[in-house]
Amino acid sequence: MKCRFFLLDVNEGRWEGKPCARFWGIDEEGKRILIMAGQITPYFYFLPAAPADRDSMRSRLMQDKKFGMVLDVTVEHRKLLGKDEVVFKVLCSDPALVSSYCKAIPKIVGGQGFDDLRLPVRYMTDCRLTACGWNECEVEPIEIEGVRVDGAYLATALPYSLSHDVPPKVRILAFTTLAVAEKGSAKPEVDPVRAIGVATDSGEVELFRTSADDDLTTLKAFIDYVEKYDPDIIVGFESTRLHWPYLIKRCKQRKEALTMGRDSSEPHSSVFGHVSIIGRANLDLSDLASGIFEVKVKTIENTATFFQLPSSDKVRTVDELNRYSLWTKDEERRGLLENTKLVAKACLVVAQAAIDYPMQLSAITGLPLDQVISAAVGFRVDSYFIRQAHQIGELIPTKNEQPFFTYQGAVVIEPESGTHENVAVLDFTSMYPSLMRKYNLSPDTLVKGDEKVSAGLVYVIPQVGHRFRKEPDGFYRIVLTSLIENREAIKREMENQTSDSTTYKVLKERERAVKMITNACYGYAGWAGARWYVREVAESATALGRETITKTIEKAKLLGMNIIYGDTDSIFVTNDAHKINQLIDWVDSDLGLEIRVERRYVRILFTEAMKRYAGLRTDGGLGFVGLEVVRGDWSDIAREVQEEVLVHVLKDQSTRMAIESVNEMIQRLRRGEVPIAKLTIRKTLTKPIEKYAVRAPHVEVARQMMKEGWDMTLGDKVAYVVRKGSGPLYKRAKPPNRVRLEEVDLEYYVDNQIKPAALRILELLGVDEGRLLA
DNA sequence: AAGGGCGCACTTTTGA
DNA sequence: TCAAAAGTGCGC
Repeated sequence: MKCRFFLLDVNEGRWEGKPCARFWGIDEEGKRILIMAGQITPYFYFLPAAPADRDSMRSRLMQDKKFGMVLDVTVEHRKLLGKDEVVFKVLCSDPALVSSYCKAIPKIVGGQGFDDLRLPVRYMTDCRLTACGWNECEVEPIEIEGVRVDGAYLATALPYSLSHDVPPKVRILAFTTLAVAEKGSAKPEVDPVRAIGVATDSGEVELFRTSADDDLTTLKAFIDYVEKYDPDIIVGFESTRLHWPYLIKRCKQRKEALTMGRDSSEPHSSVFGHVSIIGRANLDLSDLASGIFEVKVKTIENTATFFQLPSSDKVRTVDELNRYSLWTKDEERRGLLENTKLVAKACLVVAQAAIDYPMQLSAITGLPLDQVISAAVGFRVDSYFIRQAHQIGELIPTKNEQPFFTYQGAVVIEPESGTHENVAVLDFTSMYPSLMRKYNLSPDTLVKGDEKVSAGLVYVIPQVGHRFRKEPDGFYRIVLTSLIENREAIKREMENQTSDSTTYKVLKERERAVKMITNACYGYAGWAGARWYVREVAESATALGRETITKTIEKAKLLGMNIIYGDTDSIFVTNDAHKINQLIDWVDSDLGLEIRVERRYVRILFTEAMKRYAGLRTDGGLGFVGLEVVRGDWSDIAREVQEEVLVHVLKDQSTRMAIESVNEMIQRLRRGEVPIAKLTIRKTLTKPIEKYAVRAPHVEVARQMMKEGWDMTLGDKVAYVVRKGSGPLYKRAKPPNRVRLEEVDLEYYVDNQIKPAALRILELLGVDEGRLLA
């Protein structure tokens, strides 16, 4: 029989002693299914340094005791950077050894290993299966013990992909835990889980509470609930770092099996550091939030607010430092418990609002949903490249430690500071991808060293002098072309849909996903961790970019245009439709690229610095770029003052009102009317605390807190306020909730937060510090 | 463990 | 007192 299934998760397993892939999914009838596939024997490729014959290689490898798991060696034709090669396919009985053999054999025999893929990835690649998409397989039903699905099958042939199409209805469960300690962070070794909040997309919201410090029943209730609801997707906020580890340790303590998986297994940490639950997609929504730059402080309430979700105004992330004092008061304890439910609810609605995009990203890259969310951009591109390479018969390079070089980037044009009216912004569309495609920038077309190739056959890149063959199409060109054509096809498909249909929504997110991968290809080429790392490609892309924008500016000046500013692939000019059209035509005809009017400003204000400006758009909205108002490491009071100044300057065109608003804020601050929350400054710990060379305020605060038993780790945002006193800031910085307003050094906020932020703008209008309150 | 790139502004600490 | 270094977070 044939089984058509939506692929949710894939991992490794064994069937009758043989390694196999396990595909977890949902069939057309909505049944949750498992398919065991044992068709592919784990393998990798090996290209010997010198040509060798198969029989001698086969006997050599199979007789070597170190390689006891080698089953067979066969010969195949593959390509290495476009060049045909005869390679050995080394088949292994144990999938766990593919990676180590792939490295070890070339070391001993001489040569190079390729395609060190894990078995699930091997299947996804060889069969071109679509994660979060529909696939099909010839199967027969089987019985497997301990597996919680509606149907288990054995594949009798290789599975294959059908289409992306619209996902089926999935079951989502959101959860959060609450733990409290009298002193410091809650410790799973001693502090029980006080409550677990759960919300599901069927509308249920539950709170499992612990009484008398005995959380065993709470844990059991949660485990039961998950088993009964049988979610396809489990979400939480900071679940990877906080909630799962806590539950895992509590269960260990209480000797209770945290059987979350569809094979009754417990959560385990997997690639990209995420927590994996077999047969389901376990997602940490903070991974999603980390990709949304508008969300400055990554909390569930801020993320929910970003998605404009109703529950966002009630839910809050309770700071660990406050938790105990809330817990010990009856009234506030109720609030804390209520909030635990609200957090779960908010996680659920955020997941529902946001899930389409990661699903499509998963479908495009081939990474399972849980992995694609936690994987950094480079790994998403890596996955896409692997699939493309395999399709065209290319060998897949192994990841190895690469020496890494920096190179020159883009140009930024010094702005004409001050106010400008009626300004248009011209942007090149996908500048780097376009240039990479146009000049065939790729490792396989790169002419190495001083190899002689006649001038007509190569593109010579300005400034850096790298040469790339015009033909044949390089790997990067093939990949970029596939991405760009894919995107165009999606856009065409969208035209056939009404904009409120489910299909349209899915296509829109798919288009976003393709765009994201397209734009990441340049950065990927320059990333030392990439399988296809080629510094020359990235270096050439930026060199061509510099040439492109420079030439365009020269042409614009010839046309009599006034260049106000430019950065990388954009130029800001006076809005003169005729001249702009002339320039657009010239870019098309002479550079073979596309430039478009991306935005228009009624009024725009440039500081003397690059990358910092603000403007009133023709659509009535204000845009802030690079200024304090968009930076997460300034206090709210500084950001608010600057925003007010900008509103007065850009909208009301009143410098007087701007000055007054600043002075008013200074007075309010001095009168003690500004709450500490607005004086809080947050900075991220960007490295392990012991590696800091300097006593920065946030680092010192983190150190103090760690000493008192609070968990502080790399990536945490540390909040502090500055207290009165003398000496360096780092001695006066304290966590906000340890400080009373009377202790706060208000003058620090006047002199080092409000005034700099306000004067950054006001000074451009000829206002000096003397006009502000002393 | 840490998981595209480089260019730039700006604050605070450091060290002479 | 001053310049350099460290550190953060932005723009594209």
